[in-house]
Amino acid sequence: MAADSFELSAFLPYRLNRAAEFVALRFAAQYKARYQLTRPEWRTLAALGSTGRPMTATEVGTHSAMHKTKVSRAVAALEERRWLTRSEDEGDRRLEHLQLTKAGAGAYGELTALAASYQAELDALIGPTGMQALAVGLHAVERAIGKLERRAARET
Amino acid sequence: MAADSFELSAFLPYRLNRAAEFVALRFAAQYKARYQLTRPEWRTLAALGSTGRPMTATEVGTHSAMHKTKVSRAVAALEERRWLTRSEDEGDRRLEHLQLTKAGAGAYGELTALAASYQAELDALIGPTGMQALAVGLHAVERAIGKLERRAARET
DNA sequence: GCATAATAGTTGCAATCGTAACTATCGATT
DNA sequence: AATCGATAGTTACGATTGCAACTATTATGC
Repeated sequence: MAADSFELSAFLPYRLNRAAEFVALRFAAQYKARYQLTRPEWRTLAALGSTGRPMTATEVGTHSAMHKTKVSRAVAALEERRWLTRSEDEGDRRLEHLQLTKAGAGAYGELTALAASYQAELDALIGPTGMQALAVGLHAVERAIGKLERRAARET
Repeated sequence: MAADSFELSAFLPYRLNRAAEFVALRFAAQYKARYQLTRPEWRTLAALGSTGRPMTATEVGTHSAMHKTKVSRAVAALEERRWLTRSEDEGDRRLEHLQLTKAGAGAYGELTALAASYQAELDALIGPTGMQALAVGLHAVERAIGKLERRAARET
């Protein structure tokens, strides 16, 4: 890419961001309207619901790629709503194990159904060929991110 | 995707967002460190620089997919820095044409070089096969977004 | 040609976010 | 066992954000 022919719309960070923003916002509109959930709250719920077993806040953050302050606030909100409970680890009292309540698990189930039908809608719009290519491409990006993270870790 | 096997990490909005966030943040770190530019400022600069001709704030917003208040604030900051000037449209006095100054164009050139070398770094990390797949996949997503936007426009 | 709607751009305000600092606890070193 | 560093989680604070309301101007409908 020559300097004088730079096109923002061909720049990978820009393209990825635009696609991600659009796709995420459309789904966010659904769970915000139905449950008044914020994005960090939905992600925390999804992290806890997908494994089914208790997790610590740090694990939630790793699993869902969120900053720990976001997780902390989302956990407080979900606890307030009685969708999850905390329990102290007996061996290490810094840790707290987060677990969905019945109500939380129920909400997770409903949101999961919403997510699945959204993904199906995207599948249909994008088409099998595009979807396949996207999966391969995203996988390559994820590998690249992994490399960079390990490189950064070594340099620390 | 059955409801009981939902995995956040396989959900398209999540995967796209994670990839986009990571890739964008690494580049943002570069122009923030060197120029103290915010992301909306860099995008506005890139929009104006890439075409070379004057644009209105609305055009900048469309071109770079930013909310108009973001554009408004970015334009004010870039004007303060004397990287762009505004001129009123004579036919329609609601419009203002934005144009880079010499200094703005110079900065754009340097940032463009940074962007190009970042893109090259990503190319190398992701590899030609992954990059090709990603391009095809993103293109399919962009078409899908276009469809949805047109559908939404019709329903208005 | 007057009223109403639409558009360009700005700004007040409340909510959200990340950084950095903080508390509390644990592990390692000596 | 006392100290120092690392880790889990929370919070105060400044910065950023988007919504909604606002001004100014132009287009439209009657």
